[in-house]
Amino acid sequence: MDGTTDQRPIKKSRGRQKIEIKKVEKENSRYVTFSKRKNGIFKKATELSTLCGADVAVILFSEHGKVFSCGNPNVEKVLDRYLAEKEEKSCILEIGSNGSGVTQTTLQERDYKKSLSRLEEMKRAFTMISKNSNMNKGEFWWDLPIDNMEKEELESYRESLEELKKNVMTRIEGMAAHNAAGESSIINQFINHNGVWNNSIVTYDAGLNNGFL
Amino acid sequence: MDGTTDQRPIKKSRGRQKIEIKKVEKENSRYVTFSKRKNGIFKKATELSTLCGADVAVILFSEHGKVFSCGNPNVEKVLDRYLAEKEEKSCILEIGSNGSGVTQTTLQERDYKKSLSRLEEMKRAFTMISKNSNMNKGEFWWDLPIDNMEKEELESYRESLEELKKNVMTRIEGMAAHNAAGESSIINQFINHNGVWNNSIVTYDAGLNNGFL
DNA sequence: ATCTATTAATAACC
DNA sequence: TGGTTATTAATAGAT
Repeated sequence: MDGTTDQRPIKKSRGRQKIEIKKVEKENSRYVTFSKRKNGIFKKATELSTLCGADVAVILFSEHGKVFSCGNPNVEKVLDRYLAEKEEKSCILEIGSNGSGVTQTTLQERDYKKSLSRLEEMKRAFTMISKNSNMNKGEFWWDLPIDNMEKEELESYRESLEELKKNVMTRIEGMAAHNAAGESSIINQFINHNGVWNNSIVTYDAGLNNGFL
Repeated sequence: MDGTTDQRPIKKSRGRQKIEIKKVEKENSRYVTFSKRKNGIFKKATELSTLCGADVAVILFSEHGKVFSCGNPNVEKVLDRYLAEKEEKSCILEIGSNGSGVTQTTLQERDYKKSLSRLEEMKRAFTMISKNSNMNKGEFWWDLPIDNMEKEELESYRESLEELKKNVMTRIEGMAAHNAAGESSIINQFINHNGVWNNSIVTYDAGLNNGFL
């Protein structure tokens, strides 16, 4: 009962707290979380590889687009292997789908996909550019200086622009007052418009990893 | 002291035991470990993605070559993005090889330049898309259907185009007849104009994740 | 697949 | 960033 000798139950920290799995609101905490968990995952991946003789690759893009990766034997190898499997599979599927035979489409398809993904990059780039060049909202990349373009290029560029503007105008005029919802980005529209194809290997969300490993 | 009511300190299991991180000897345990840890990693990856708004991809090959993957938004997208970055990097390195000195730039500048270089990807993408959607030669992406664009978007789009066209026109008029040699791509002009920067892909084993995420 | 007893990872603080 | 601590989360071993 000695008031002076305080048995301090004062905790230095609340320790780990249970959190909800949703986007961390505080920007700073989010960065910290990303950094720490990134390391956690990389460690886990490496361990899994050693423990089980598995090949692994982990690729992470921070919200700002910075890329981090980790792999065993290394990312490239695993990726190539994955890509090879995928191609092989779609090849087989295609042969199976219509009995006509030759599979020539796979390569094209891949290039096409690649293009689409580049569009995504582009979108990000545009956003980034708008942010970092002192452009006002509503202005876009096509407002960027064109000083070094060659004359011919400029010409065909202009023509294309003109054509596009015409299209846009027509479209606006003919457009009913109802604005459908949905994605709003130009690029997204294109992508959505062109649909998706499915090329499943085994995926996590599929949830069914039955059978042999 | 009733012998029948045994206060059993008998443990049902030894619980989790500390293990050494080396290949699990017993084949069966190895499979179990793989399976459990695979799920663990996928869960972690998904969580990281949600918590931090990061894009993730995890690819695993079991020792028997069975592939498992998990990604957000999905493996393909992340992979393509990764590949695009890689390609971009090697491209930059090439350009940079004849550079004379150190490129000391601010982070913002770097991001900006990075964005600009992505424009090159864009052009390739557009070309590719034109090929794959049934467009005629000489038509460009800006001739693409704009059916699903929202009205407001179309409006600001049109305005931007108009503005750009004006720029282009002015430029053409003021342009001397001499066409300097050099790269011809619109995008390349930008890039050459803006020089080089260094865009390293950060890797786990590299160990140095300094700087921004 | 399930069930603990443990270890490992990590959220909150510094 | 890097550390510390109190907790929660993951999981080794056994059923």
